[in-house]
Amino acid sequence: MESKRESKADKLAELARRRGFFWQALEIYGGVGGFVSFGELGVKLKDKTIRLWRDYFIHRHNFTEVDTPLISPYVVFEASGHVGSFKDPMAECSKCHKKFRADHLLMEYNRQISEGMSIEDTEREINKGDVKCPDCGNTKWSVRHFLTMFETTIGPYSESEGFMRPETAQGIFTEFKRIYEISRGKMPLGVAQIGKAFRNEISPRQGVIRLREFSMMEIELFFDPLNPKCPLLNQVENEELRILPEDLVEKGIEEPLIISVKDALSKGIIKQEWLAYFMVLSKKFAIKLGIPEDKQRFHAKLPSERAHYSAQTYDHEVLLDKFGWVEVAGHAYRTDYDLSSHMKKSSVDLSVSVQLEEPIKVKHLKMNINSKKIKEIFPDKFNDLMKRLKEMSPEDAKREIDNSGAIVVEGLKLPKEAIEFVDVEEEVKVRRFIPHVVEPSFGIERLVYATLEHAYSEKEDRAILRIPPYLAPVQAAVFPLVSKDKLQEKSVAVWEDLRRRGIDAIYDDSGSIGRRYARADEIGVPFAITIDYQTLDDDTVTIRDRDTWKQKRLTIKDLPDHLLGLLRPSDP
RNA sequence: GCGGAGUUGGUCUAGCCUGGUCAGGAUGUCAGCCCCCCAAGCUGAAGGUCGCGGGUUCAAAUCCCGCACUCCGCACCA
Repeated sequence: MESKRESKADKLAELARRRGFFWQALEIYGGVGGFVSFGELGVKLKDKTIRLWRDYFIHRHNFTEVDTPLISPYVVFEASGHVGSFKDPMAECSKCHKKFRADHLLMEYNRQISEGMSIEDTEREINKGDVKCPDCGNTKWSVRHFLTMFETTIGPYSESEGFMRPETAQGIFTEFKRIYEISRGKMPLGVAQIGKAFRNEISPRQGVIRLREFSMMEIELFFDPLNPKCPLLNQVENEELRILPEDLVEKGIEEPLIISVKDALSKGIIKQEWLAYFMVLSKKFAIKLGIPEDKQRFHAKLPSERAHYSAQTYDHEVLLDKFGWVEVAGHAYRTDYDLSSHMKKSSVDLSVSVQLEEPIKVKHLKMNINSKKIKEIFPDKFNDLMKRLKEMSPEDAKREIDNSGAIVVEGLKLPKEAIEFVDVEEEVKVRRFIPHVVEPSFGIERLVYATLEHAYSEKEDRAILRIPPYLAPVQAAVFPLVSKDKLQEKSVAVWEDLRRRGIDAIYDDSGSIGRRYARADEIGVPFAITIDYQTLDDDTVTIRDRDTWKQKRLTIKDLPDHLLGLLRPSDP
């Protein structure tokens, strides 16, 4: 086979372009890197992938789904930490024009760098003469920020700086308060979002694998850090995962550990039950897309390569022909990082409360303020004093009085008789906390690509996309065996009947029957229905299987239900 | 961003070195014939500002320059 010279990825890219799955966008302007357009088949495949994901990740858990803005103001990404960590100082060598991370260079020379160091300071620091260009040895640098978020402005006079979101997650965090309320205080609470995200990649090669504008499916699973158990874990604890934990990654080992969820949790390889649960679901979902288990693995991110918000992250990777192991999903334990950050920035309380099973008694100190006395001593200042006293913590007040026999408020000295301290025991029925978050996050285009690549096969020198029937963009094709003798008329009637039953069916009578089968195979149509001369006699048709090429004969009446049965995904 | 290679109908490609015939072929598409169960055959048709812009020349797909994009390395990838 001489055609083997061309890689599967190349042939698939050509097929995708020619038949209209997807192609590089803006071709009439020479194309712009990192942007693709989807044609009809791509749109359908994407749509069905999303539908399957919704079933796997949202509906079966009764999670909720939102759709939040793609653009948010500066402050959101300042709070989330993206402005800091997406804005890297790039140092450019003045001689060979190679670019490096300025902070990484300085670190190599053991120079002090501070978190929010300005461009000017960084430039001064790196130009002190000893920092050499790793490539040409030059010591003169110019430093600029490279921002991987797309910047924009908001408002008719560009009043406010904004960003295109680099992940959908922040929208869930900024809207958390209301979502939580709408969900009637449910905890754990799963919130999903499906939509576009934007990253201004430096060099977005690898076609659809690395895009500047792409689609994500994310869930933020909020839970009580004191009750971190995943109630669904028993369903998956005996499942095995192929994991590359941190210690193996550090040693550069590529062969994953095959370990049960139960063991991975007890050995601390996976730190959070929900994280483990979603990893299993993620694996099953990918299998459902047609990606075999041994072409999948979970790759731990080392602390240095983890996102700024993450306490533990596993990349769900699949093995692709040309690109090697590619991340299709990220499973991150984000703790309460995001909610806490937004809480601080916005000054809005984003904590939630739970009813305690049993009220607990909590002892604390209470101030009984003798208001009569205070009014007597400072009648003019009474209101101010009362206000200030109520803001004080009883412990601090008592300490001051115990030490000095009096307390100074608003510059006025109140005698100890003004306040009485009592120990009270109170029943507490609620506990407040900031929810922790586990986040599974999927890249749709990468999943679609991985699906196509694993579906791609060749038989007798023709391409066949063995896309699982429930994902196939076109589910059935109806052909008249020959284009005459009323066979066309009959075929059109069958086609219309299938469409009415909600089946994605096409009709084709152009060229020979073999050509039509080939055309259908190439876009992954799982079933082809052929109307022949026998149909005119007994109302039966043949149904031909894409993968086996075997044919079966059944009546037109039974056809729609039979097809619908074949098109339903079997359970997990 | 850097270095190297490339970009020709929908797709794949010849031609470029050594400027000059209507830019050739294959495949696909469409129409007709054929009536056939796995891209069969025959006839015909449509489809190309040779990536974009500029230059050299009487003449540029072909030579030169700039840009965009693609691929391979390097760097980057929260």
